Amino acid sequence: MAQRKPYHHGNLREVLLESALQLIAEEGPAGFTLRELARRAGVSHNAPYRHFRDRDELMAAVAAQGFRELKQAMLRASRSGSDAIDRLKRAGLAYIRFALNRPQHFSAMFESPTRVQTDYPDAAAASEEAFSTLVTFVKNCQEEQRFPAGDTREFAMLAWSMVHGVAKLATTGRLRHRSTVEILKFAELVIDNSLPTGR
Amino acid sequence: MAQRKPYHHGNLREVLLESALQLIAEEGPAGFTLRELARRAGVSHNAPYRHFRDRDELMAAVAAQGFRELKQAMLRASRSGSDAIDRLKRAGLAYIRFALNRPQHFSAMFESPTRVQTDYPDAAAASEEAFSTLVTFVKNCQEEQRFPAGDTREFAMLAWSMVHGVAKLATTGRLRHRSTVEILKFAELVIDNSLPTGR
DNA sequence: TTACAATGTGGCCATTGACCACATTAGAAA
DNA sequence: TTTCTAATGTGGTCAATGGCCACATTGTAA
Repeated sequence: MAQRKPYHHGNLREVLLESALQLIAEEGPAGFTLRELARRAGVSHNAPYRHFRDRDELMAAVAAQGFRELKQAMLRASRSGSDAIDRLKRAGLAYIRFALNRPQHFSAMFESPTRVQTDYPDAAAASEEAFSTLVTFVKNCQEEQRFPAGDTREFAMLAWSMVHGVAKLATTGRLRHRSTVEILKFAELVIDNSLPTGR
Repeated sequence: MAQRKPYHHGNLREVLLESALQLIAEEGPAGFTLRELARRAGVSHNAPYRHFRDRDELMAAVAAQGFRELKQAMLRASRSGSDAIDRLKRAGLAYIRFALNRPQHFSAMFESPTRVQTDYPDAAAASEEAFSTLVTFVKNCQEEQRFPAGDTREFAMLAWSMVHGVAKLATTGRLRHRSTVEILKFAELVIDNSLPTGR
């Protein structure tokens, strides 16, 4: 179950995951093939099947890793926040920054069919954990009386929708080819505009 | 250039586009193949190449058609609005309703690689037109003094990000398997929360 | 030392996208 | 009406892919 040290290659599993990211980066999520992965790792076209049941499972593993990194990025960014609202905002910006810096991961996480999420418990758990992190930030805002009371998850989904929309449009090149800095500035506008400060 | 009436089959081009939607609906955007399309249309595996240069071009055609329908849906929905803000809001809800009712189109429009958008002028134009429609709604809000003055396109992108985020999360099954009605209610919450009524 | 299970290999097959040369037929030109 | 050309559809073919098989290799534990 857990990845023990590989025997012949060294650490095929990790190398495959890394190569997958590179390939996705180079040719998009559709342009990553198991055989090309094997080629880059210098193993036969069948070796990957010892570590992943099929292509989808490898994709799910990439997505799971992405969700874990996303969670860490949000936690890290929030630490420098002055209050709950500021921490939530910084986490949101970190979400978008993650999407911009790791578009490969981001597309693997969200462009794969729905059932990949449900069929692979690891990916589903990582996804849920990332969302829970967001829920916690929102709850803190409510506890500090900066947010109206009410369904915490509902507010969290609202916040999620915001940043996800910006991230998706940005990573698919729909926000007028801008620089990362400009996009993050725009993201700040979006976040500030939708925080219920005046409610 | 323009699709004239097909000779042998009858109207292969249209049938292919329809079948593509069905296939995308059944097995996701990745599970649609030119050969399966041909099979369903009862023609040889090569016939589609007379109407589309390759798989991507067919995909782009599906996307273009989707953008046109999206535009129409927004215009239709906005008609019953009482003022500019209300019309914008109804257009936004129509956007999300479109994504929920036509997930096949929606994924074809936004899950394909960026270059598909730029390489196929028809799809790019349809996309731009849909966005322009949104810009017009925002501009009307500004003219009615319901929105602060400023960069109209910036506000339009903000509105777009909002509804796109909800639509994307909803169609990828991340908003807790809800009914369409519940999702639209949530969408209303999101939209109301971010309209700059209090600014 | 031996046995076993984890890991990697080559062979194989159906499917796919894409190209080719060739057949058919609609519709303009005669 | 007949002819001819270009649009449309067909079968053949190729390389690449995902996935399965039996078999080979090797770390590790008995």
